[in-house]
Amino acid sequence: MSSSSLSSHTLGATHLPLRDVVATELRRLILGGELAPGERLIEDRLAELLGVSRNPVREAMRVLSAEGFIEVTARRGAFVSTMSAQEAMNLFDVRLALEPLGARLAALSAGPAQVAELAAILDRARLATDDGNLDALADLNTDFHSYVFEIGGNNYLAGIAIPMVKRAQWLFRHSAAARAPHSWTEHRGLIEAIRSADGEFAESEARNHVLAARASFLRSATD
Amino acid sequence: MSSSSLSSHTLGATHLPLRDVVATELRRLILGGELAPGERLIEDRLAELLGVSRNPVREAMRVLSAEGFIEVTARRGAFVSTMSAQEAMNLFDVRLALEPLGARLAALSAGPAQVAELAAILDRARLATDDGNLDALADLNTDFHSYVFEIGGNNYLAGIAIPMVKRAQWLFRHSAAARAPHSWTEHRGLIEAIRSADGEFAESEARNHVLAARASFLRSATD
DNA sequence: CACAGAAATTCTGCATACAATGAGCGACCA
DNA sequence: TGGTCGCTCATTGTATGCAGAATTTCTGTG
Repeated sequence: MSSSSLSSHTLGATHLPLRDVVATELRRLILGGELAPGERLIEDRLAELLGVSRNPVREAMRVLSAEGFIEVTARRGAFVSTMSAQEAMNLFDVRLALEPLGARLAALSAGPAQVAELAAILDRARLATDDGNLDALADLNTDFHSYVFEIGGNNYLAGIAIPMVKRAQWLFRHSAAARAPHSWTEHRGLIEAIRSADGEFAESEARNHVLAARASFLRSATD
Repeated sequence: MSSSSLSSHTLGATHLPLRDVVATELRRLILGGELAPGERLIEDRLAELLGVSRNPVREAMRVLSAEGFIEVTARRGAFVSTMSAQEAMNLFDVRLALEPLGARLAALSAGPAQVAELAAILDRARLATDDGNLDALADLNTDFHSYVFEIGGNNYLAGIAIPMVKRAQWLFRHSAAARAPHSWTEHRGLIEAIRSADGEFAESEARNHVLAARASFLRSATD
């Protein structure tokens, strides 16, 4: 076992089961819009598309369903989730509850390395903004928020919140991309709060950030 | 289609796929303690135990994993989740964020029928308390909190919060059952707040309820 | 007796096969 | 002509089989 510890911890750990690869790929296809909201997902087709059998696809679909990306009706198939304005507001309500908590926890436990990583994401976002690369920007936005939750150290929260952030990215991509530049100045404020280990401040920065995103969504939705 | 609306909504809807039956049963076994924390879950054994093939079991396991009831390591099997004191505190942090939100939403949208249902659960809980039936009491506690989230009408929140409530029930059963009677007087206050459609009040009642539960857990954990 | 290494066993991962349900379409009858 | 019945096909649900990884047990050696 001694000699295998290296190979099993590097190679073994990186060899993901197909179900996970499929789940990641399906998320990407949905977030990227290649699978449109409301679109029917047929197991055979997805399996063939990805070059796997139906079983990994089915298992991935259970996960995606639990995360809210798809909706499954017994014996009637699976569909990419749609998000009505009402459901978007529902999502914002949950974000308003969880993002301030995540920010506070991050502020209380972030070290210099974590703060630096957040700042690095911010820098990459500036580059993407200059390039007008909205897809990369959306991914970076997700990375930023996900990482805040990871820093916080509450794994249960992170498990819930990271899929939530991805759902929000989907919304961001479909309706509020125009807000991108403004959003990143708010991120800067959140990093400052986390750096200074000020839980209250981080909480209110996160709250204001989500409120601003919601307001932006409401404007774009009512236009 | 006119005549089928009745039959399809009753018969068809109640014919659950095996994966759902299995998932429900596994949750019950875990919550009831028949599958102990840390216990290895072997697909073959579960399949034989439940009289199904491995496939529905595997799909149910993906769901349970997403809900946090089990932990799966690639090619190394699945285990019933353990909950360290730290993880319990993590759970309480999330409950503190979500339960007040759920209570507020419930207060804003509950009708008389919903309030009556909550009161009915409370009555059943009194009977269970008198009988000293702790298992029934734990189930009723879960029903109560789940129903509050359902009343609120935010399906995304409910989808996250109801598994969370079940996780808390697990904790309740294993460490804080003694608190049961006290807990129900707090529920009464929450019902009042919901009945009077007072969102702020409901929020603070829910918050105090979770805080009291956490305090009780801390006492029992440090004893 | 401790321990390294190999064989055997157990279990998971994935694919394939079969059964059953549901959707779509055309024929037939009122 | 409109509607319903029955057939056909597409798709999901469930089971089984097999390959490979992980774990355990056995065996020989120091």
